[in-house]
Amino acid sequence: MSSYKDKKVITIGIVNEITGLSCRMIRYYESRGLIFPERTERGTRKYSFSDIELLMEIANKREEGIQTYEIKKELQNENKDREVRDHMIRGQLNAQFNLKKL
Amino acid sequence: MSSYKDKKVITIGIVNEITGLSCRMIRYYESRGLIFPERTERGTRKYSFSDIELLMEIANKREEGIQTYEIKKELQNENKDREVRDHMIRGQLNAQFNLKKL
DNA sequence: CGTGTAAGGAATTCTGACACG
DNA sequence: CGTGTAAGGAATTCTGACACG
Repeated sequence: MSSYKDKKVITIGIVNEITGLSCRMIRYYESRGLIFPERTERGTRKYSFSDIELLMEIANKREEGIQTYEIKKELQNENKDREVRDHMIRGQLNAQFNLKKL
Repeated sequence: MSSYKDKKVITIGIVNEITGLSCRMIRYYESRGLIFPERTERGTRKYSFSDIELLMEIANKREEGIQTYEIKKELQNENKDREVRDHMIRGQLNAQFNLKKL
């Protein structure tokens, strides 16, 4: 779908510039399972624009005092919601398709 | 228009990984006026996905033996073509708009 | 002209740890 | 728990130059 948005090509220094989050924080959120950067051959972390957006969301929730563990659960629920929605849309499309076949 | 595609956030090492062009070549094409990366505060070059696509085009033309100066002219013509096309489209839209006013 | 490379320095990134709270 | 920081090493990037053709 989104070819540029999800490509992991941005180093941590640039992510720090864009989000304002310290490298320490960015790496910590990774260790807590909130984000999943890729690595270059020699181990340098690479992030996508999606990761950056996610980090901004995380930063907002942290400002509200929400702990990383809670944030992780919220993110998982968001994904579940998306799956449910997609599943329903697919179900409706199939229903329409089946009606046409009648 | 394209928010991610044109954002300059990719370091030269990643561009090298993606395009296969050596850092030397990438910097040389810049010195010849074919690409225009931005810089971080301390001088590290930053490229966009558009720059990467442009570099692939340049690489193709170089393989055909076309010199950088010629490539530069071709790129400028492409931009001119685009401008002309955009101008014409705008002209047609205006013409239709004016017709409706009659 | 276009590209490789060695050179020297500066800035980046990485990990594991101590600190505070 | 979440974040800062100093530590030491490894990898990156930068520039200007010499080389070949």
